[in-house]
Amino acid sequence: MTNVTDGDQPSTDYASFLRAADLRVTPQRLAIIGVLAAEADHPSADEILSRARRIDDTVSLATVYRTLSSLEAAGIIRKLAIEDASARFELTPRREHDHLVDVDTGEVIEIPNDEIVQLHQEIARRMGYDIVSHHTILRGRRRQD
Amino acid sequence: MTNVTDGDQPSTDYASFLRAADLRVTPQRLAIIGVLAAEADHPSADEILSRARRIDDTVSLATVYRTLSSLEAAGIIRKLAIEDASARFELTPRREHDHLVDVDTGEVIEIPNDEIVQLHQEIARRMGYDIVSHHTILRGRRRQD
DNA sequence: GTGTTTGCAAACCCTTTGCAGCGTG
DNA sequence: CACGCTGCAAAGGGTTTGCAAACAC
Repeated sequence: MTNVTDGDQPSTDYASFLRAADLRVTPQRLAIIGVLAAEADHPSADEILSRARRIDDTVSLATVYRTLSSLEAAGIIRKLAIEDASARFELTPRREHDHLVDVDTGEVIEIPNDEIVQLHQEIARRMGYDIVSHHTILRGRRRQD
Repeated sequence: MTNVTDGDQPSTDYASFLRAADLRVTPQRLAIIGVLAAEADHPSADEILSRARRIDDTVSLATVYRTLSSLEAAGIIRKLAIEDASARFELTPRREHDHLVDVDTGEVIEIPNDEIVQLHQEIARRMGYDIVSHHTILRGRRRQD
């Protein structure tokens, strides 16, 4: 992973994310989306606040939570429930994936999950259910060898 | 398992769970384990408190949390992180399983997960990790058909 | 006895909300 | 200009902890 232009994000048109969610474009919200778009990691609300403040030092924690909540409702971001830790957030991924938490560092790593998804669908079908959403979290420790 | 009534049936030797965890045997703890052993559902700390109080009305919420925490550390129970809801607890299952949450009823249903486990292990190995724990939660809706 | 465990209430942490002013559309 | 959005501070909900008394062993 090198780079900036990961998928295709030409010119940081974060305002369009907000318009898509029927939200007014404010500097605070742009800063928050900017943070989520900048790195593919999975920051907590608190981490988002401190990064966003480097872009716009008027951002408050309340606005972070309110913005995250609106963006989630609009399907623009995803909220991850991590065991024994506060919620983490990521832009809704184009490619589905699950997460592996490194128990030693707390780092959240993405897992490509095509196989997992298929299996889940099959299992749900066997049980007479249609999947609404699904999420796998692995907690692991880096292998030494 | 040998014994009476439903399925499995600890003849109330809950004390051994406590000794196994190096914990003193107290009526409050017995009540709490009794609750977890009685039903195969997945109660919250609050639900555990009110059920435990029917057995021993001196149990407090603090003791519920302290006991759950000790039992979890000893591997005797498992704590489930459910999205946007408080933690749920279950006796560590002999047979591994994951969970499906019925989005309409809130019911938590167990999923036999042999295939899922295998897949997780393989995926973790590919990523250079050893799995410490893993959990899948499916959220679904009963199929009409 | 002695070190654990308990209930109570206060403390904690993360998250949400009421309010009065500010800024977007 | 109206109304949505903001920061602040206070409130919330689940979980944890300090303390002195009660208890298991």
